[in-house]
Amino acid sequence: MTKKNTIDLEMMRHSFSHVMAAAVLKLWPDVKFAIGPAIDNGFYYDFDFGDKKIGEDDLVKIEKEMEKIIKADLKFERSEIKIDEALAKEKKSGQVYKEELILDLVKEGEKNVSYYKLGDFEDLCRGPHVALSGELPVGSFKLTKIAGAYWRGDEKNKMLTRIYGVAFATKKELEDYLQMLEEAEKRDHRKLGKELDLFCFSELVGPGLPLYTPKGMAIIDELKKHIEQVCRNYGFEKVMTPHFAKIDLYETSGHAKKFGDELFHVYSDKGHKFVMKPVQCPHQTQIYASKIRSYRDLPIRYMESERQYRAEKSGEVGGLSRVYAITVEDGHTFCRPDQVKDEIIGMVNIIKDFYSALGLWGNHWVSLSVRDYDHPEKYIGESADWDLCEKMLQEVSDEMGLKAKRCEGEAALYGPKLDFMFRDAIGKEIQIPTVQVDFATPKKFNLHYTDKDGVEKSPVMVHRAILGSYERFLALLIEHFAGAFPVWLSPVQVKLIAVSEKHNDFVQKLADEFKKENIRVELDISDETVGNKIRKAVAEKVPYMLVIGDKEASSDKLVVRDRGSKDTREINKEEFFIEIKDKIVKKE
RNA sequence: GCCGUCCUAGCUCAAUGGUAGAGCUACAGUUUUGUAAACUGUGGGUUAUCGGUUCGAAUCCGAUGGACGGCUCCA
Repeated sequence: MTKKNTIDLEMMRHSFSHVMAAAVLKLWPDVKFAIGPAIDNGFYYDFDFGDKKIGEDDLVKIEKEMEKIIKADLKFERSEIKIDEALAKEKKSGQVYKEELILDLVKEGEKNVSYYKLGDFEDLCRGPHVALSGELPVGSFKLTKIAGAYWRGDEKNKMLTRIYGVAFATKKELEDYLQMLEEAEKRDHRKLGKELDLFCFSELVGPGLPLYTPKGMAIIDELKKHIEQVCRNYGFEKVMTPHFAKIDLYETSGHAKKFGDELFHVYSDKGHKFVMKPVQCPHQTQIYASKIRSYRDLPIRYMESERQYRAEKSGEVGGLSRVYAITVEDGHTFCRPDQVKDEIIGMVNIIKDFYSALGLWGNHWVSLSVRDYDHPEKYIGESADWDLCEKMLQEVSDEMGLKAKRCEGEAALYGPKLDFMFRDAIGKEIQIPTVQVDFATPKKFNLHYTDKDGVEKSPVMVHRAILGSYERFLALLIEHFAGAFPVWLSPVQVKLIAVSEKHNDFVQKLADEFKKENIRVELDISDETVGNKIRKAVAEKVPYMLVIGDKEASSDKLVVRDRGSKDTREINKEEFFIEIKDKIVKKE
């Protein structure tokens, strides 16, 4: 798409939002208007309907009204007036949100503001808009949902009613988009998680607390083994820390303030105030602090995959992506300042190794997230350290060709970071891996090492997350692979299907042979037809399906049906073991 | 938390104010099967929960719980 088309599309979407506002005005003359911009794939407008309740049935009514306005081919008339006139005008008509917007513009030093008039609807708007409403393609937009949205995104403000729509240049593009949504729905990890029996929820256990089935755990275990192996190659060692701690720990680290009421409190009669850990890092500092460290000991690299707990707002839990307890794969290096750069490079290489195995490396981009320079109080640590960290991350980015883009205000509590973004199979953006440099935490915990010159110095902490949380990562993998996991991750790698009851014993024995080779095998010896069992195995997305009958019992040959294929192939048993094990090793 | 939508058997769904039903699953029997659904039968429900309206409620109303989408996009 050319740049011009993008602008046109945005303008068109913006114009749609005005047409919607005009339609809403016609249906509810007392409505108050807030803002109505173009967004990805469409537009929205925030309204204040007062006491009136708007439901999804009303969307159809509004759509019809919009079509009328488009067909009437009304002119978008632009006018410019003095800002104080505008203010008086909005005050008079009781449009309080517009009034507030104008007051802001006054502060910014604007002298004039522009209005766009469409029929009876006149709206404060920078524009631009299409010239005539008839230019908007009827049938290429659709109002999709009603949502509450706080005025200016602040929950202290009044909640407005936001109506979302999607809009495209042509009807075909709209249909394609809706179809894409359907495809995404088919891949939804909640749906597939249930269908493939990977995890479940229980009302009795509670929301945001997933329960993993043996199949779900098989995937998580494989991921864990893999990530730990990759990290071990770069010198990481496993540690384990408890699930809760005295709140003092997080008061020292600064996390108590940061998480506030998102902390889960633990009842205790021992006089201590305990909270469930919201992060791992402070615990690991205490392992470092448990003995005297020499400059020769550094770098020290710890990793653990443990639960951490955050009391998310109740409206924000859902599926596996937002849960109360997440299993975080977390790691930290404690090193000397002269080792930081090599550590960063090592961690970037871990990320590269891990995501290459999943076929995602190459389809990635990186941002260098730095602090919000206007609000240094949001962070811990000294300014000079921040500058140094930034410089190092920038150097690594340059030397490794990461082309990291600077993002102001996105830094962590304790330091700047490199964030890695990927695009999954259906184009959804995912951001998980991160490398963060931290001078502040070791100082807060008074960590030391004795340097060559005999002087005690603060180590630097480098944080890294590779797959983030297992929960979120599993959700992502389910959607990325649409449930058809590569062999190494498949909960069931081979399905053995008995032709008839008389083959059951042989199938059992064969299954044991697969198990001895560390291949995850499941057998189907139910009293069903072969066709029925194949159908079920296909639905389970098992990579290899083997029908076992007389032929197999009397030779070492196996007949394999590969996932995604309707054909079968013949292969020697030993060769088949080698083939599967080879795929597992190569992470295919 | 707030706004909107939703909750019927283990799963997918029907029944729109008048006797809660189907398919799959589970179980039992028959069948002994060679690559996408064998046949017959049996289970299975306080229609999420609690309360209200009504002669009568899965259906209408209210509360509670749970699920889903949204609450970042600045005239």
